[in-house]
Amino acid sequence: MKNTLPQFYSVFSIDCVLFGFDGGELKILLIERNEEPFKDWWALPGNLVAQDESLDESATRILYELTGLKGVYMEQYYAFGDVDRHPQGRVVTVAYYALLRLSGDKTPKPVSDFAKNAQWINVNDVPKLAFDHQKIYEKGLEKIKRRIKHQPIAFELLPEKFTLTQLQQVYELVLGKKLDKRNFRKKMLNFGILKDLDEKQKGVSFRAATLYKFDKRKYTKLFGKEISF
Amino acid sequence: MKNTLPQFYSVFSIDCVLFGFDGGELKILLIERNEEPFKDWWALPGNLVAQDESLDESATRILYELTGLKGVYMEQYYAFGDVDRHPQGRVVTVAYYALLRLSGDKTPKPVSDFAKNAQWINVNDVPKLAFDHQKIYEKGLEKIKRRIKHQPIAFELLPEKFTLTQLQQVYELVLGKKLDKRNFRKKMLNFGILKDLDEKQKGVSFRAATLYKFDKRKYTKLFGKEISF
DNA sequence: ACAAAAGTGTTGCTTTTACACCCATGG
DNA sequence: CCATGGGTGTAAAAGCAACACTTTTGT
Repeated sequence: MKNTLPQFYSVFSIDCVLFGFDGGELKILLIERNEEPFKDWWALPGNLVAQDESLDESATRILYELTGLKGVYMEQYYAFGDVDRHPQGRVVTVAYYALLRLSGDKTPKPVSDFAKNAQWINVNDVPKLAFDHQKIYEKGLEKIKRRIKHQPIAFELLPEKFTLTQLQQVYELVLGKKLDKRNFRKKMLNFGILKDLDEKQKGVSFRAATLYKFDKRKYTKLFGKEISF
Repeated sequence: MKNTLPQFYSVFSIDCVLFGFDGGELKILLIERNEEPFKDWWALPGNLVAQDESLDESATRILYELTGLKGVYMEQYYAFGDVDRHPQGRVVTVAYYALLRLSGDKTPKPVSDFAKNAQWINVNDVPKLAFDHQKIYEKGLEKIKRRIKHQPIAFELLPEKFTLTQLQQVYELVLGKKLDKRNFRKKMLNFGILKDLDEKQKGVSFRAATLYKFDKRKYTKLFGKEISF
């Protein structure tokens, strides 16, 4: 870091919009801040990027610290860099969204220093957020809306074995609209990327649905990287 | 900027992939560096973000310094933050692409301090680039490939008045494949977002083509923000 | 008159949409 | 036996893909 670079003091941070699907609801993980600025406000989980970690590594670490999970699907989607977005200085933040399967109980636990609380909150009940996190969240939602139409990201929100109805719920929640059941099933099954597990749902008090699994192998063969849900 | 933020020395920069369409070719603007590191290498135009400017402002400024143009269509698309991407320190760069109409002569002029030369180079002849600019450029191209299918960005590359053939050329160059003339025209005209100017091309030594203009008004009315070319 | 590009329709195929009832299961 | 969601087909409409020749203009 020689004399060409220096200019002024600045840092970068990562903010994550963690989406989780759970029993028919789409939620995001919010933390309640325990420090100034914005003490007691709800905010997206985030942190500063350390010296020796790349942006992706940083995002992975932050998510791990929050949830204890590794191998979660994450994707960077936008950098927010308004001059005054952080009251304490120049902080450019790079936003990631992550998609993960909530199995009922997977409540957030650790929670970093400056949070006193972390909660999964339905995307329809998101409160006012600290900093410019409202904007960050909205753009994240927009991104996955767009991406779910062309890439198989819905499966990241579901358990490994899922029913077609669950899959449809994910699409409906993300896209924010109802879909026709018959057409949806026809289309999904026609892609040939779902493996019928010859296995039924258990523990439901009605006719048990068939379980499916996303066939990644076939997907990559068939589509390379493109599809149109 | 109090005691909560400080961590280590870092800066952010902007790098731009400037796309230009000109006489049947899709080009990008590259500069030849005049300074270490990567002296004499070709690179994407870029610069450090100043203290009092947002990312968008910085991108706009950089583009202005290079081309003397304002009001150019630009869009941020990705932040690159590998630890070692810059040999002199921790530099996270935010990449933008810009689309602009080259009217034959609009050769780049000013060129910043650390460049000795700037040139429009056909996207098929892009040389090895400094830093991780190869990756940045490729991702930028990918982005516009995707975006041109859903948003009316092709018009940003064309003069205000253009022929259908020119429009088709833009699509073909960006997408990297030939399209059927009749189908293309049918589709475009059916959208109803092209205004027929009742005016013909001039100065060509063959049958003059009708000139059209993008009808932004109608576009926003009809599609809000979505379309499928 | 020729070279160069402009302009123009039809057909078959695929995809999308709209739509309603019976079935299996657990309580 | 009832409540709950599971599962299924068809027909009409729209959209997409393939395809070749005539027209206009300048030189």
